[in-house]
Amino acid sequence: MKLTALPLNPEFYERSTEKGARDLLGKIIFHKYNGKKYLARITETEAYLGTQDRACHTFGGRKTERVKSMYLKGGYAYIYFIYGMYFCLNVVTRDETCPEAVLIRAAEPIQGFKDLEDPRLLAGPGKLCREMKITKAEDGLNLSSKKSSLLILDDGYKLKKSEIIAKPRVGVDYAEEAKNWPLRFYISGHKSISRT
DNA sequence: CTGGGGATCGAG
DNA sequence: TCGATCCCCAGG
Repeated sequence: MKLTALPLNPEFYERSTEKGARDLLGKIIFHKYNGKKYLARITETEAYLGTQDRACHTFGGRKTERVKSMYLKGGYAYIYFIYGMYFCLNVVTRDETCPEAVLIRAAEPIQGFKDLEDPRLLAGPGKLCREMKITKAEDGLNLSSKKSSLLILDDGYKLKKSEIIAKPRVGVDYAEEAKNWPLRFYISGHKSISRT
């Protein structure tokens, strides 16, 4: 990690969700909680394409209390509770009229964790939130504002296009035609990738 | 009001 | 393959 790591501009998020999902690989999640700082580099993401995507929480234009953060503009956090025990972190993309988002599925520990050498510590969206202390309390935060306790940073880390793999998303077998769309992206061969 | 299901995880 | 664990929401 370079010395300088800055929040991504709002423009980064206000565009194609698939491109956003690809370009978030290598970026850094920062969470300040209880005076401690947790940092991790994103290694796996999934794009969720809004009203036309059966796997997406806003499919068909659903606009319930749970998903209201997805109707914010790009660059805000959408966090939901699942299976009675886990939270999942998403980055909202595009604008208020297109409720799309990128699910952060895995990351590599950088700072603040009990075992920095364990590449499996953040290998999965539920584990990532559990270990980084991310809960519903962070839902709706602006990930571009230096005032937020939860941020996504760019330290200049670059990936080659050939290092990025695209595959169908995990856990969306119910999504009919959308279940095989190649919207899961991850860094080829990385030790922190969630299991398939 | 109700009940079925879920963008998960880890044990067996 | 299965259980833990509980919020969410569509349907009645």
